[in-house]
Amino acid sequence: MRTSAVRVRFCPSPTGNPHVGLVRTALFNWAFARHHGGTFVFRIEDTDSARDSQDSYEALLDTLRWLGLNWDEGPEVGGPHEPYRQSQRLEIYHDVAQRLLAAGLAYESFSTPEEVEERRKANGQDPKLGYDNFDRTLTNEDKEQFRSQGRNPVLRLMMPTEDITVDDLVRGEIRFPHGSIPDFVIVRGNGEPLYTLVNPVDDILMQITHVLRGEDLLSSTPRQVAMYKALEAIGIGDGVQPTFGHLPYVMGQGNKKLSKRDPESSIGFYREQGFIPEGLLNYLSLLGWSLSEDEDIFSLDEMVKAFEISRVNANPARFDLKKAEAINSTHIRQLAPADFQQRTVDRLIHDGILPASPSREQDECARSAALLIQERIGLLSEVGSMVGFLFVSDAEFDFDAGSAKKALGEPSHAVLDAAMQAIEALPDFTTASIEDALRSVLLEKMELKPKTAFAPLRVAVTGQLVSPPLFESMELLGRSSVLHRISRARNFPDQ
RNA sequence: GCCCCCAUCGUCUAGUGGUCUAGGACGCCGCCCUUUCAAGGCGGUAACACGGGUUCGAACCCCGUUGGGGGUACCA
Repeated sequence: MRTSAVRVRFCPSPTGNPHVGLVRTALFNWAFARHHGGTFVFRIEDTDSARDSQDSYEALLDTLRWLGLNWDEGPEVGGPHEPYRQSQRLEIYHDVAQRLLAAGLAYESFSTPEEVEERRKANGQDPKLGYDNFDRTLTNEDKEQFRSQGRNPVLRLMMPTEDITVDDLVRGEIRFPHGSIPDFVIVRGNGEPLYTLVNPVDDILMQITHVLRGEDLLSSTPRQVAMYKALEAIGIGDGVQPTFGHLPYVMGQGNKKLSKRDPESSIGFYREQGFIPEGLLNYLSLLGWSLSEDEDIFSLDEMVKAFEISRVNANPARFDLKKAEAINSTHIRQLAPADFQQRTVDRLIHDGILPASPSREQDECARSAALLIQERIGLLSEVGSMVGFLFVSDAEFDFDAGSAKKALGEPSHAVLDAAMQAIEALPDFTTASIEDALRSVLLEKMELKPKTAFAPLRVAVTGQLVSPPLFESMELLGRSSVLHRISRARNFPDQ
């Protein structure tokens, strides 16, 4: 019995965009490894040349790095079981397959899917029953016959005759009756190994102790266990099998599984939306797990400390964008101001609002503005619309149509005129002096309600009804721009 | 068809036989605050799928029903 520490793996196949279910799985594996002081192995299961892509591979690494889910062994990091891309381990699988064949645990199968279906129908059975183990009893003559027809056999593993039970960390004992699962393909006709072979082989070779994966793989578990036994029989591994834990599905809206094709299933979508890793990870951790009775907001460190696989839920979870955003906004607020300032600048550059190398003035202005909006946004994508007015010339500046319609026009003229006069007369142009002057003129002298007084000014200066605090915004913008924009607002809609 | 998984507020969940007339969060609704249709504060709405057992006692244990999901690939 091996007594070594926990070794878990995250082993996606590089097809398409990394999606939220995948990342949740990565997170739980990572947290489990960290909690137990174990090893987090990252392995790429790229044995389907028709579907795998380099882009997807790179997106996978990029996503994990962005989230901070660092791996101890894997691509670009290395480790004692290199290589970690299965496409580079083909000789290993070929060798194992040959040994299984030689040991009589696997056999060559020439049946086409069509032939299997025919036989099922001919026997009055439902073709959905799948493969019928027909080729188990093929004689050498039969095989020669097929070969002479130019057929290339697949390799199938023989399923054992007894029931297979799995003690699942999340679901308890699960029993699969014998005979309910046909012999399955482990090597394609063209010689390429399949997941059914390479996944268990690598788990054994890499001495994985715990397999934490999505519920979608639950039904392939008995095949996996059968493979472990076969591998043990031919002397691969030390006879210790990994323990399974099947994590619940992450569903989309309604009752459907979050499909890879839905844009909102892609992690890239959330990143682009302006989720920060802290917030997204916190939300994802809540899909099937919880820290305590009444805490929803916590750090990765806190999660690692508390993460117990036995406390993972078995029931599927729906991804709720609203809650995800709410949690993200809390994390944004918890960021140290300097940290948030940097992320604001980065985001403005990313959005093309600031140039790749902002001037000193732009940088300082953005950092000042950041302090005004940290508590007002839930997503980084809102940064641009909140402070964009500061980085556009007066000529290019424009009013948001809806906001202008509501706040500008005839009734606002008196306010705008009075404000302009007051601002022009100011000896110095600071938040405090602006506020004093405007309040005294608009609220006290003209006896306007704050809303009536400040809404037009807000739209005039920032272009929108929702903005950073007004007086601070004015100071940041500078007097001449403020006056220019108010006068344009005064002439709205004829600018 | 067969096999497997799942079942607490709209959603994510707490709850592992009595402290549950079921707790928290998001959402939603209302009120307050206010320079903003933002943020913040306060309050409210809302759930143990159903039926049988077991037990002095069941959201918690067992069985069944219903409902949902997955598998039954030369995908992973």
